[in-house]
Amino acid sequence: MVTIRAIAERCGCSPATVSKALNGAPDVGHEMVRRIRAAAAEMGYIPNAAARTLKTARTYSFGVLFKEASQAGLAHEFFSLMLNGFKRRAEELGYDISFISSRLGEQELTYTGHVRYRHYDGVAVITAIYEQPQVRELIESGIPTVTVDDEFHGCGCVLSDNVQGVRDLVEYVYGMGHRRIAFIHGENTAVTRIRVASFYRTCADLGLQVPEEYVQPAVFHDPPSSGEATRRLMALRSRPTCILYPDDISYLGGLKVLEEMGLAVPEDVSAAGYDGIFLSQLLRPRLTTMRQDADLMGVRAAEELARAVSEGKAYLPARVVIPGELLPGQTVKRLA
Amino acid sequence: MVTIRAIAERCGCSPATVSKALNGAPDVGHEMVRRIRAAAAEMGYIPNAAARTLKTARTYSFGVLFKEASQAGLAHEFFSLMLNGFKRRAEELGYDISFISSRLGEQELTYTGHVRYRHYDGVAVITAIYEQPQVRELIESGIPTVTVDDEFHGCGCVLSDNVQGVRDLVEYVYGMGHRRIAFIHGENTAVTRIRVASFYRTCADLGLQVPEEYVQPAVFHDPPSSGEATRRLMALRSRPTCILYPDDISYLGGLKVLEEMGLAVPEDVSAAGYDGIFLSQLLRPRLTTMRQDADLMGVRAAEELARAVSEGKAYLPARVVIPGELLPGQTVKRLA
DNA sequence: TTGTATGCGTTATCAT
DNA sequence: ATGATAACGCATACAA
Repeated sequence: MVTIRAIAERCGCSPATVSKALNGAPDVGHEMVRRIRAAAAEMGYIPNAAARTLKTARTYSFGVLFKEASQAGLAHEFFSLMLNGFKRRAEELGYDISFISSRLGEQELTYTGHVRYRHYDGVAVITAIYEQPQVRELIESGIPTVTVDDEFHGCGCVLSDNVQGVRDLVEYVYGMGHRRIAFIHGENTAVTRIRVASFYRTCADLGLQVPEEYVQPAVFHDPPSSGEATRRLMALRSRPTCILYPDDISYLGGLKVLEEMGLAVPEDVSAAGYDGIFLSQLLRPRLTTMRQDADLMGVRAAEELARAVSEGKAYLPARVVIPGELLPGQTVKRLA
Repeated sequence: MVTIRAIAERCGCSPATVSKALNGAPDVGHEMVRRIRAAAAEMGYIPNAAARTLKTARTYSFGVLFKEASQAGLAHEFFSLMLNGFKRRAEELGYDISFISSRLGEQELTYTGHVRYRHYDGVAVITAIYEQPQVRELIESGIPTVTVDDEFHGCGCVLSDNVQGVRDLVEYVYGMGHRRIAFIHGENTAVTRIRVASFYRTCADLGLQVPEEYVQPAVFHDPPSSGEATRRLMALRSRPTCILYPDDISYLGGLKVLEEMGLAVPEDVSAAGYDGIFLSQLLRPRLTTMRQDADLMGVRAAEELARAVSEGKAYLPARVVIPGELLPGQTVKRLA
């Protein structure tokens, strides 16, 4: 292994000078710098990250916390795209990215422990159960952290504009003539709370009375549970004319149930999704949905995290809101 | 920061003893071990990975090389699932995983350089352009490496059984009465070469004459290019009755073109995909396709890589072949 | 402008 | 069974 000491010997100078020259310190002679750089290149010198980290307490790498529950995680298009954007931008900014696991060799370890062990400069919580104590511990640990789709005191965060997203959807559906609009929401997370609130608020603004049974719980990304919610809605004496689903995948669960009941979308019931994943635009009828810019969310998360790291104590957490885009498809029928 | 030295002082012993006790060395007294462990837990001791790596030249982390071309990468369900399996199994085996990028801070760096810099114990090439010199350099670097869907001397590899996969598909289509079977393939990779060979071989075994124009080039995961290939096929005087696509996403490109021509699947033309992604089973008609077990491929890659690392010089590279599963859908019509 | 010395936290060797 | 010591490779404060 080629070390700075080897280069120093070759160049007849000290390791300190080599270190400085290679790191662009101002106090090294031009000629010396040239010689050292040349030698380093020729000898195939590669710095040792571990030694550097030991000395500087920096790794130039970000840890990423991904939800581990269910098979979601990486198989979830929305989060995969976000991770992709995060990774790309982080690398541009000079950071590598690693996943945060909850073990160290044989032993269990908290997320915070893991981050300290690996000395990540910053952490992105891309998707996790924020209620989990471990996750809260991490967020409150003082390690630079950016969260996505949830907000914590002292942490930067990137949020999809769920308020406006739901409002746009509801107003669109209303504009198509619907007055009996049902809302199926995911499990109790910040996103869900915001969306539900925005749903009620928008309906109120439009002068719509929302029957309690029109707001049904389900589980994100889980077609069966949205199927069940759909069944409950269609069992009401006053059926909704349009159902809003928590995400595009969940719509599929609803669709299945509706088909089983002999109902067609949008002829008999209208529907809309959320996310705007690739699939949504391939379905026939094409799904009406709210596209979230997952890639951009990832990009902004990386930028925010880099800023948190570089500004250190002086970092003022930002709240980055990414707007969505309504994709009008063919699943919302225009009512007379 | 709690160090081993702090624990030593607290316990009235030397750092060396603490290190041994914490690492389960046999030559420490039971009582001492107990005391040290208790103190470490109480003080919230977390080892320092950098120091450990500097000393031992091991990181207990794997680098993952992901194709960067196009927007594919993480957004590609097949590879996302594979990465997911790889990650899960690697963590079980005590390894963290990081992405390999091609830069070090401001500077460009080869993949190999990056791996040496970070000292990853092993590398998984999940998807890459294997022809790229940088990738070859990495593979030939002597660093424990496992490749997926391509095979290199001295490297462990995990392969989807493309030979049998294509054979099963062709035989299934043949069994449905088709004799004019066309094959659209991806760009020139190991997978493509194997699939094309298997296609020709299987047809020969079935006594089918394959017109040269029935084998058309396209690009993996790129609907437009498969659309073009489809157009070329349908322009032939002797049209195929069934078209095999390089992957499920590519089928969509073909489908679009066929629809534009006023042709229906499978009434007018039959078709099949490859991969068996989630989407394929939601399409109507449901896509006939060959499911690849991406998760298992990832799992086996992690196991193989862990073995390569632990066996070191004595490692005999294995060639792990993962069978696929034919998913008969509704896109291949039974011919009289 | 260059060099010397020191220490980051850990493990490993060797002595006790 | 325990400890003293050195070394891993690098960056930096300070001396020259």
